[in-house]
Parts: sequence; C-alpha cells; structure tokens
Amino acid sequence: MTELFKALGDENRLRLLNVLDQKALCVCEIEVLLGMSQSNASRHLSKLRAVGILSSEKDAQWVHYKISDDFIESNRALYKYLKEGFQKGDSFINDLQRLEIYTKKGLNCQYIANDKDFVLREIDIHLKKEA
Amino acid sequence: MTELFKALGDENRLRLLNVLDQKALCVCEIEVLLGMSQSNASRHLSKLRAVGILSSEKDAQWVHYKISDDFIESNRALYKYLKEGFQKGDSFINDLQRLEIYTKKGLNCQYIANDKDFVLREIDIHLKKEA
DNA sequence: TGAGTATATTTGAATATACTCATATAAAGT
DNA sequence: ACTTTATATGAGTATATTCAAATATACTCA
Repeated sequence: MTELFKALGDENRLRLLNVLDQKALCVCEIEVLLGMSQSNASRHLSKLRAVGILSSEKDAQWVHYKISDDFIESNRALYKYLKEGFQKGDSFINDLQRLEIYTKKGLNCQYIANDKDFVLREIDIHLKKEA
Repeated sequence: MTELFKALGDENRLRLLNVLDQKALCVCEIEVLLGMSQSNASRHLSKLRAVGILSSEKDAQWVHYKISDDFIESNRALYKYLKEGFQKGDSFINDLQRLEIYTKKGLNCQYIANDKDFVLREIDIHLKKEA
C-alpha cells in the first residue's frame, strides 16, 4: 500500500493517470498533451507501471500505456477516489480539455511524428477560441 | 490530492493511521505501541494533521490525535480503501494486536509516565504467551 | 516560582526523488 | 546496411524527505 501511495504522491503522475483514464496513450502523446519532456514522461510512466497501476502494450515503435485492469479490479475504492478527485483539480480539467481537442480533431501519433509543433498549435488555437 | 497521497506514502504514517482508526491516542502511547522515537512520532503526527487527515485535542499536557471526522467525510472512498488495506498488512495486524493488549490490560498514559518499560514488558509478556 | 513531564521543533547527516541532458536500444522506413 | 524515430536509461544536479539527538515550548503540580 505504501508503494502505491508513494507513486500517487506526485502531481505529474496524477495528471498522467487522469488522461490515461480516458484512453490509452503513447509517450509522445503524453509529451504533447501534458507538456512534459520525453524522458520525464517515460520515467513517470515506468514508475506507475512498476507499482502495477499502469500496463503497457507495444504497437510497432509505439508503447501504449493504460490503467491496468488488474489495478482497477484490486483497488476499487482507491480508483473511485481518484476519479472523484480528477473532477475537482483545475489542472486535471485542463488536461482533459486538451485531450478532448486532440481527439476531436482526429490528431494522433502520426501527426506528432510529422510535426509536433503543428499539433501543439492546433490544440492551442482551439483553446484560445473558447476563451 | 497530491499532498494527501504524499502524506500516505510512508509506512510509519500508515501504521499511525491504522491504530488511530481504532481509537484516539496521545504521542506517548504511540511511542510505546509502535516503537517509534518521540520526535519521530510527533513529526509524523504533525504531517498527517497538516494535510487534514488527523485532528488533535489538547488535554492538559497530553495531545490526543484521532482521524479527522472531516477527512473521513470528505474522502469516503479513500478511507474505505485504507481500512481494507489495514486488514492485509502484517505490520498493521501486529500493531493492532499490541493496541488490543494495551487496552485490555487497562494501561494508559499514566502508566507510561510512571514506567514506560513496565508497559512495554506487559505487552511483550502477553504476546509471548500467545506465541 | 521552580521542577518535572509531554509534545514540538531545529539541526545535520543520510537517503530518496524529480528533473534535464546526452546517449542507448529497438523497430521502421528507405 | 543506413537513417530515422519512439522509447528507455545513465549520469549529474537540485530539491525533498527521513531520522536521531539536542533543544525549546507548554503544561502541571508542589
């Protein structure tokens, strides 16, 4: 239990879980959505996987991370608590907004590979319109 | 949420919560029950209080700590998860056993003040009989 | 008030954590 | 085979956390 809580006691890792709770994502997508460096994102994902909160699947050169079914099943109350908490924090809501735009515009890993900055701009343009 | 998880990400603090979930205790009792140094117990209790998990009440020179009603109310799912977890870890079960002996033998702060080693011996004697 | 006691805080050393930069690995496309 | 790309990892640094020992504070009782 201690290790689980330790893994959850980090703002960035909670942000990761928040978006991964919506859908599985690969490292490059998280980089773009949460504005984290590649190595930082990778490390946090590793840590969450190491304690069993995430599982990952390799798809060609990409690695998709998602919340582990096993984790959800074995930690129902905690998972529920997390979901409740995600609805409250501003940064969580913000991140989900970015994810929603990313998804609705049909963006994906391929776009990020071709032109990461383009994807970032696409998201930001949409956000400014709403503001 | 991050701060809560950080506070929970420590074996000693979870042990504190486990016993405090049974009944409010003062620092000297925790010292004896969990075998922690006074300063260490005090610091962990402070931290848990700082994030709102514990509340404390001063009774003469003693300070009694307990799990905050407000915390339980505002974090039902998390609290449930904690209670479930406490039933699994060996060290948690052990600590509760010591608390039970302490309580059943009618020991209290006064006994600890008079002769801390006596209280420690009383608990250990009982544990050895059971083994 | 002064002595004694319960709890809190400070300090310093040891360890752990998060981050960045640079590089390694592994798979894909040419 | 060579290059590019996605992810992982090692090294180094800055910061945070833990603990024990010493000291400070707050209370009680004589």
